[in-house]
Amino acid sequence: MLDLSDHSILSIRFCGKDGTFAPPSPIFRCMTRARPYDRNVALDAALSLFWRKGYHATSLKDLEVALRMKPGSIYAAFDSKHALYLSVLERYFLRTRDELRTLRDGSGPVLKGLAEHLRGVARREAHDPGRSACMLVRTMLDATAGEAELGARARSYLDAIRDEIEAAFRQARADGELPDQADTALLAQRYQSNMTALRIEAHRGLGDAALIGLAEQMAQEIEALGSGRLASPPKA
Amino acid sequence: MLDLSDHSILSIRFCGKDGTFAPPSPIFRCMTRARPYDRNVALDAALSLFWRKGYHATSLKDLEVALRMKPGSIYAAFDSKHALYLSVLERYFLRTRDELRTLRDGSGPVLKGLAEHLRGVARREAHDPGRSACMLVRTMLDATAGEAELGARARSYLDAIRDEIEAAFRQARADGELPDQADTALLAQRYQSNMTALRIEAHRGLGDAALIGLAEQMAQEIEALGSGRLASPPKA
DNA sequence: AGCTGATTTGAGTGATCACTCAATGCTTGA
DNA sequence: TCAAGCATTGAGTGATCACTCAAATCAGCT
Repeated sequence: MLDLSDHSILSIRFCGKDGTFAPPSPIFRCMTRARPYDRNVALDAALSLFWRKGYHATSLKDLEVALRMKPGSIYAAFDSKHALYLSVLERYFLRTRDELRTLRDGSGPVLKGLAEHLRGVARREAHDPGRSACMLVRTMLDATAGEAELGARARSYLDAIRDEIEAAFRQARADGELPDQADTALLAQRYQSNMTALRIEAHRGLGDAALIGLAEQMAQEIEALGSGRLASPPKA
Repeated sequence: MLDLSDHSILSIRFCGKDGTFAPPSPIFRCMTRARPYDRNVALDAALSLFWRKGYHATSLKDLEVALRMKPGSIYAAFDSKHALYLSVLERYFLRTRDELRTLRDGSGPVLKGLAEHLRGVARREAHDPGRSACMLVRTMLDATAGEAELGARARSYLDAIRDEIEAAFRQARADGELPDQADTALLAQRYQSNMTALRIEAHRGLGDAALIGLAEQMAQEIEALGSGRLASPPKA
């Protein structure tokens, strides 16, 4: 009983299989069947949206616009809003972790790299009009009892990042940048706390100079570890 | 056309006008018309709920249960979910501010009080099974563009708290606990950042010992300010 | 051209959202 | 004892939620 008699306008969209929504090109090489969207592009769009609005405040309507996909396609590709968020969160985590890994794999001294990382985040956020705190922290704070899995996932990713930071401190110690008795676990925990606080201050809208100054203070505390005197925490 | 014939049980609730839900006392002094709920009790219930679940994830249904009020009563008393949240947020802010004020008004040295405050928060959170980060921070992170007022309010409360902290540092300086050149604005900002980070770590579920250790580290940094050497931040 | 099967579509699903209001019930003053 | 007046009630409002599925679309093959 579907009556199409009054459908005078049908929507027309062109989708290149690389995910760009360009008008159709005559050169269409198709193997099995190309997807008219690119999974990575879609995930990046979802990441940006979820990061900005949070899980609860982001509706399927928002996602449809951001991903340029209809609900059916979204569900075919990502199963559910919840599953999509988990995919996005993993993507965010992997990027953050890789960014930290380059600090260890880089050529310069690791301690200096950790300090510079703090300065770099502050500088980047200072110039970003859409400042936003760490997505893992946001997810953790936002996850309710009903979405325990989200919270647990965010926590485990945060733990993995802490481990990555500790690995960097351990390498610094092995390289002789830190005294042998340096407590790398404690240093990593404090470093991560500082980074969390720094990014929340960025989200808060702290003035550029103050933000960079805060990072500078934290960075110098890291660098001071190398000079020996503060390498181990104060005694209780 | 209301048929009550099959209502064999009617709910019975007794509400003292002080908000306690005690059985009716023969001594009911009523001036104009006693409210069967106490605004403060209701606000506390809403505070607990909103703090735990966040603004978006808390539904009117949740509030009806927590406040023991029907939707009509909630709207008569608080206008809207949004307005209720603002009232609750102010309540939270005032408590936090007052707690800080007692540090200044107390008898002991202010610097020691600030350090003890960090230790106290860590100890309190360590024993609280329902650990939760600062509600102002949560609100700020949760507020979307569509609820700009919520975010702005949270930010201004955070600013007010920073001012309160700075006032404490200024008093410490006036009392001779800090050197004259101590930068109280910078100290306050860092103190608040540390507190934010500490409470997020609590929310994260950091082990009790680690949480208390983190606070101890922060507290000793504050106390070290009094010994002169670290009173001003490292030079850039 | 026409068939085939993978893919996209978008109107529609029931549930739940924040919120309303006519009706009810209780307290008070007469 | 009762009328008046207001706080409380809770079923109901339209909107929006996450999500579904039959139909349309399109590339590749014959």
